[in-house]
Amino acid sequence: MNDGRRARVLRAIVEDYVATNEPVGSKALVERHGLEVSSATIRNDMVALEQEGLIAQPHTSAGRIPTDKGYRMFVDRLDEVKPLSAAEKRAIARIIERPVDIDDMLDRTVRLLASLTHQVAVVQYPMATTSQVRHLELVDIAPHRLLVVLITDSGQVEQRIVDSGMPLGETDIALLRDAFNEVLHRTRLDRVAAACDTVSVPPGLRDVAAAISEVVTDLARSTRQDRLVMAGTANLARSGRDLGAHIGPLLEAFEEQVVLLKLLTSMVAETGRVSVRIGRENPVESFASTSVVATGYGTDDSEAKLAVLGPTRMDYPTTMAAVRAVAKYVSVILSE
Amino acid sequence: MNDGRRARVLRAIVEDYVATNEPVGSKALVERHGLEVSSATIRNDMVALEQEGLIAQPHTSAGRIPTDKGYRMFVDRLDEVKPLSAAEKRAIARIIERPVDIDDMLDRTVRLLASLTHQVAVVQYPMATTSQVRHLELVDIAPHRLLVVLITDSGQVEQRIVDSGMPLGETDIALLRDAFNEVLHRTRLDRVAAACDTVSVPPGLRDVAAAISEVVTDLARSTRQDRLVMAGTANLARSGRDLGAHIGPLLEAFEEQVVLLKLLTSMVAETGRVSVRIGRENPVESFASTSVVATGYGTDDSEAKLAVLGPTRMDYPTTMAAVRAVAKYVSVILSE
DNA sequence: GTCTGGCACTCCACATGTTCGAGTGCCAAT
DNA sequence: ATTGGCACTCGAACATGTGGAGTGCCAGAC
Repeated sequence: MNDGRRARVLRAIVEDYVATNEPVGSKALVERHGLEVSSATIRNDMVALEQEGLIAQPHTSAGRIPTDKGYRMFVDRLDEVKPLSAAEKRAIARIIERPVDIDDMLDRTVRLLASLTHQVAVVQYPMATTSQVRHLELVDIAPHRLLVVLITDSGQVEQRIVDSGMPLGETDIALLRDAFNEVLHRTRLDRVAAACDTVSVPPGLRDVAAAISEVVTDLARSTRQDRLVMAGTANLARSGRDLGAHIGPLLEAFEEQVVLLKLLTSMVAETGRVSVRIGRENPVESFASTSVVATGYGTDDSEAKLAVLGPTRMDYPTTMAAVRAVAKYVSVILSE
Repeated sequence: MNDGRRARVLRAIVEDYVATNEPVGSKALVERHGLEVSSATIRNDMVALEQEGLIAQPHTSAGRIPTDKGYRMFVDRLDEVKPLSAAEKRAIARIIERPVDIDDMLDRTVRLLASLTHQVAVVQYPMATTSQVRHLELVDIAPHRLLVVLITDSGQVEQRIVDSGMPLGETDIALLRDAFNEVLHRTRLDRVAAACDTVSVPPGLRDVAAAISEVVTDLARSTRQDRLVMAGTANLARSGRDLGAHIGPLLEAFEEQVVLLKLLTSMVAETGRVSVRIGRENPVESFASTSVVATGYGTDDSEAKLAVLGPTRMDYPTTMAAVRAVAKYVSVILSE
């Protein structure tokens, strides 16, 4: 009996602490949960749990709070995921359906996730690894400036300005455009670099063509995957004195999207599986009291991640359910 | 002498309060500034200033702090703008030069502004009112979905997905693309709607063409002007218990860009002139203790606004100088 | 061996003084 | 118009006391 009850005690502590944000004592625990033993017994269990490093007390003779390790155990023991309410499911479906645009869709998704969980949500732009070039457009926007626009069949549009180094006429530009489209059309993004080498243009345009090749290669490589959208930062303020002083560094990290991206990509997350990083499990110092709940989403040929960030003291079952559900819906919509 | 000194007293109060974030008393005032009178005299001036509503005391027998009206007077009396240091000027020039892209440029600008002022900075996307359509590209990304991409000669690229309602073949799409480009090429954005009406397509494609027309018109109308980039939200946390409890609503407002946009556009701001809204002068409740320092930037045919947001207790001279300087530099770069 | 009731102990949160100093308002004198 | 002086107010900081929640531990019951 012993071990089973201890697990229950840990779970109860986590749940109560998440709900009340106050250290939870042995007596309250017996009352609020259906534990059919006395508080003294619970106390004994508590010292055991404390020795295992699963819970800790902020000061002598206070209640216990879960440690990172305690949350970890709690999360690992959660096998049956709490299902969302019908109302929530309907909300998800309603909000995400009929997106105008990829941007629009991600924007809505991230807002939805933030409002469902009352936490900060981030969504990575999906990358279509197998997508192909559909069209390359060149526009002269100033005497020496060309705008290069790359359009893929997955609906991505990327642009960049390139310095042409010489004035170009309408015909020159048309010539370049045709030359590049000739070799690039239907080329997979990961083969754009090679294709660019085979482009043939008159000698006078060789320098310009080289500059364009470089930019196009770059555009094809760095398509979006390294961008993300975020919502719900206002929820940070609401989290009481929980992160309290740490809110500053966190906001900084959020602006430095690079950090977030690294964090996200470092998390194993096949689609369908929700993975969790708790507090100091995160390799970043400013996330010491922040948890990340992430999962993959998208179709086979365009995978990316989405995540929810919040205090370690977070409602993991609900958050994980929301993350999983939203990822599922978005994936369905994405495969159109 | 009387009136002149009172103005000096007000200025001193503002400066000290901004520096220390503590109510400033009569005695400290005489010491820290070269006022050649006794503290009692200052006290008399203070009651006068208080009766005019320029300063207030948080509680009886505490120092005084400026009211919104006090800040307003302070700002209005600032005629010679504090020049930036040479180092700051160099930093501005270095960071903003050689942008890769419009997005890139705005991104750098807003970060620069945030780090110069240690406040939150926002920059509105510039709208080229006189810009023209350069190219319209249609891409079929799924059986019933068309991606419409609008490229203007000012380097803007806007895209949107449209439901074609019927499957389209390569030739259909090419036909539509040519038809639209025929009428749209070199059309000014504000005349796109009219031009779309004149497009001629075979009867079978009429419905699709109508749908595309609608989307294109929409794209042309809402080009970017209604988007903005932001940086420096982490500086909010650093502002002590200044906005303190109000940080939540503020963050919310920042995410609701609509509110910010309204606020920005409601501010008079010809390029070169810096305008300031202080605390409750802002028509939005959540900005009750926030000030906005804004100005216009850009060239004749593409104007937009940039601004810095911070607590009413902000260093106005420095902030205004930074805003003005950055706007100037950006305008220069923009005109290439 | 496991659980239980009881008891002494610890420590925080809160309330209640008490003091100290900065700041004010006012007035009579200059 | 300015000044010095004085009584007064109020908040911040510190000390003190009390109540309650929580703990650890032990001896006894099952």
